[in-house]
Amino acid sequence: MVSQFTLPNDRLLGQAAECLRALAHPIRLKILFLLESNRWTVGELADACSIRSHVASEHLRLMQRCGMLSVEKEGQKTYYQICESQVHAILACMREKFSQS
Amino acid sequence: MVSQFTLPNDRLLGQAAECLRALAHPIRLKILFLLESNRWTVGELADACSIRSHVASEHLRLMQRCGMLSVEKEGQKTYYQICESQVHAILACMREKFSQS
DNA sequence: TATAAATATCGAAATATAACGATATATAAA
DNA sequence: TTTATATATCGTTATATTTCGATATTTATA
Repeated sequence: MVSQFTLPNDRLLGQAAECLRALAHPIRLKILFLLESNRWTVGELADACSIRSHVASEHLRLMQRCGMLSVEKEGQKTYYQICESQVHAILACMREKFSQS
Repeated sequence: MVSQFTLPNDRLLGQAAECLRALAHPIRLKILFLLESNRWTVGELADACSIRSHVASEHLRLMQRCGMLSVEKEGQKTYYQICESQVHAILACMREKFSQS
């Protein structure tokens, strides 16, 4: 059994930081909160966030590259959804931290 | 009771993103993993991370401003420690995500 | 009081990230 | 096959973050 307090090595620290950077943006966070319960298309997310769809597409691609989102293409539409339990956990954390403020 | 899936407003999304940015850096993550079990001084953290102490000091100040670290001054030494349960939760999340890779 | 040690702050330079318009691709419908 | 719709990509510009050396501040010790 590995101690609870083992220090991750530098490579893992870099990867972890990259994942957190992918979350650390107001629009990307909003997208993730929208995806919390359902898959959405790029255009639906863009509308909900009041941004143009190519901007949404770039944010989604960034998060997908980190492995937190998966894609399903259906005709012209592309559906994105959260595919990592840790993302849900972090969203719950943020909700908890900011629920009283 | 508020739905699990209420969308945080833009101000809260901005604050949440700011907090996550404060975590999203390899050195700051390393500092937090070191602080996971104990308080450390600026100099101890700088040594452990192989950075100069004024750089450590800036990273610590950034995290303190977000409310995740608290400070105790004792003589010349300044001890930092984690003062938010959500930080521990996110560190646990990162450990879980990267424990198999 | 002079000097050293620990930490903090500042402004400038280097680097990374975000946003934007233009354009490309892929699918569907006329 | 032309046109429209949805999404993705590219290169540039704008903005934010990080790092660095220099310097300031605070506390302890000679």
